[in-house]
Amino acid sequence: MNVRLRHDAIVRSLRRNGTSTVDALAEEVGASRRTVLRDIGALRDEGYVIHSEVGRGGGLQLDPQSMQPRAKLSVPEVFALLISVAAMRAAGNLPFSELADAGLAKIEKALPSDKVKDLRAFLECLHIGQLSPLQDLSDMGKMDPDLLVAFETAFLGRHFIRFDYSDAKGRKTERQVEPQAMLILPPLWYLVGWDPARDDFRHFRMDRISNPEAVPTTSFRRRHVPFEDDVCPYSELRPERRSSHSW
Amino acid sequence: MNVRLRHDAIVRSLRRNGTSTVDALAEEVGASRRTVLRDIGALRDEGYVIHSEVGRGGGLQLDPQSMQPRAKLSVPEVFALLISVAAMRAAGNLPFSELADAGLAKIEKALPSDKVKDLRAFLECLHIGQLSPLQDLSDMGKMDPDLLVAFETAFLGRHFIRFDYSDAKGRKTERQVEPQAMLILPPLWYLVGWDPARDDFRHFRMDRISNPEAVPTTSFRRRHVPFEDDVCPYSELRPERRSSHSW
DNA sequence: GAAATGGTGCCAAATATTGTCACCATTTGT
DNA sequence: ACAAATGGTGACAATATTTGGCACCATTTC
Repeated sequence: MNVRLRHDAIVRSLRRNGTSTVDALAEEVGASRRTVLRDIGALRDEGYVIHSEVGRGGGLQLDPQSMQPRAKLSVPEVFALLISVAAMRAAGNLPFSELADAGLAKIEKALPSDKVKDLRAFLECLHIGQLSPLQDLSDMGKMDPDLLVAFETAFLGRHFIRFDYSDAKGRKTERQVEPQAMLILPPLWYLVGWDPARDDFRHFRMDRISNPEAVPTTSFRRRHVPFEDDVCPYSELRPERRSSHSW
Repeated sequence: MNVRLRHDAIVRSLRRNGTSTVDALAEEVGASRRTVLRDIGALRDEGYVIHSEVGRGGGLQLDPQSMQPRAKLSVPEVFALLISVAAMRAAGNLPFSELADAGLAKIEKALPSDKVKDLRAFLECLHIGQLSPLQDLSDMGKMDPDLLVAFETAFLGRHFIRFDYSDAKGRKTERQVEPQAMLILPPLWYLVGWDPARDDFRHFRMDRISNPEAVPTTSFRRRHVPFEDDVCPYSELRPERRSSHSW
């Protein structure tokens, strides 16, 4: 008998009978005592809560609550998780990131494939740089959620994005750019866009952008974003270029 | 690589790329052509509809409508995701963290309640500080997975943890401490422990710890860890104290 | 015809699972 | 106090499964 089938059989038996013993289960599923104990360990690792009491009258019991409904996440939620883990990865050699990847892999597997394509496309343009020094920590205003929505729409739909911008000296301009990438240098986020009017890349601190709006177009094209010192807002930080996405 | 993981990887790859070839998949998942073909057969048996065309320009294609299983994460995977998002949160005011929290809340709801308690307990002792400057970036050795396992065991089981330590000057000592917290100042991780022999807190760079081992005890007690300048390894960084866990 | 593709059968090698056995710890009934 | 019933662990050899390599076939496209 297969491992999976045996696990299923054990769970079903516990569900049916409410309680049982290792030896009884062993005979029921046609395996040895040791194997059943191993299986129970595996089931516990998977999250099943199996109470056990030793001694006469003891036995195993499956906690009914451990068979909760599985998580059903919305696409934006998955999206947010993906960004978190990608950022973790970029932030340095952090433990557990492989596990987190495995978890996300499962989540990704459960998503409709067209959404997955969207998410990946969006992440392709996320560049998470090396972490910033403490300067500017208090400078970051609250991120405008509308901007993110507008950017996501613009990026996925290959639209221009139009917004009002205040530069470091307080000068206000109106911009319309092809959104090419987002650059994250915590705690600051930048929009990297190609400005057709200036025929060049420009980067914009996202907290200085207001009234964002996606503008449908046909001429949008994806460009290679040169993350060189002249584009990077904090040239001294040498933001790491993420060349491959392992998950 | 496990069979299940490989199957997952294949499905994900097909979802992502839309189409692929046996050889490409074989290289991607690190298995032989034959194995991939067997896997594809197995997946078809499971109900996945995988179209295939032979000849130049042919390849495999996953029918998007064939299957949409829900995500079912293992407890360690959820654990890793939680840490990722907690780290994101601590790293600064990053967008999407609310969404990620919402997603995790759903995942948490789907977990058995005692596991949730474990996760929370572990996270209680995770202090993620402000991000470090670029110094020391290459200094971090590869994290020993055993150490994390030992620490998790010790923390959840309220055990001491014993290990060999080499300090900055290369002096080697053996330590036995009550694990009180983990301090993360990317890319460095620290174990903050109460040293009964010295009747004081000590912190240890986790890459300088070797031969970790959980030591059962009855006298362990949780203490309030003072994250003050004299404890924080990078006093200039003023690690942010996480006062509440919103998820 | 050559190259690229999916697909199958076979078998030895590599890997994973399983059973056996010897223990240990706890609880309960006599 | 003792025995029996229970869960649990470690080690190791036996067994089962998975995997890789190979030869080969069929179809399609250039």
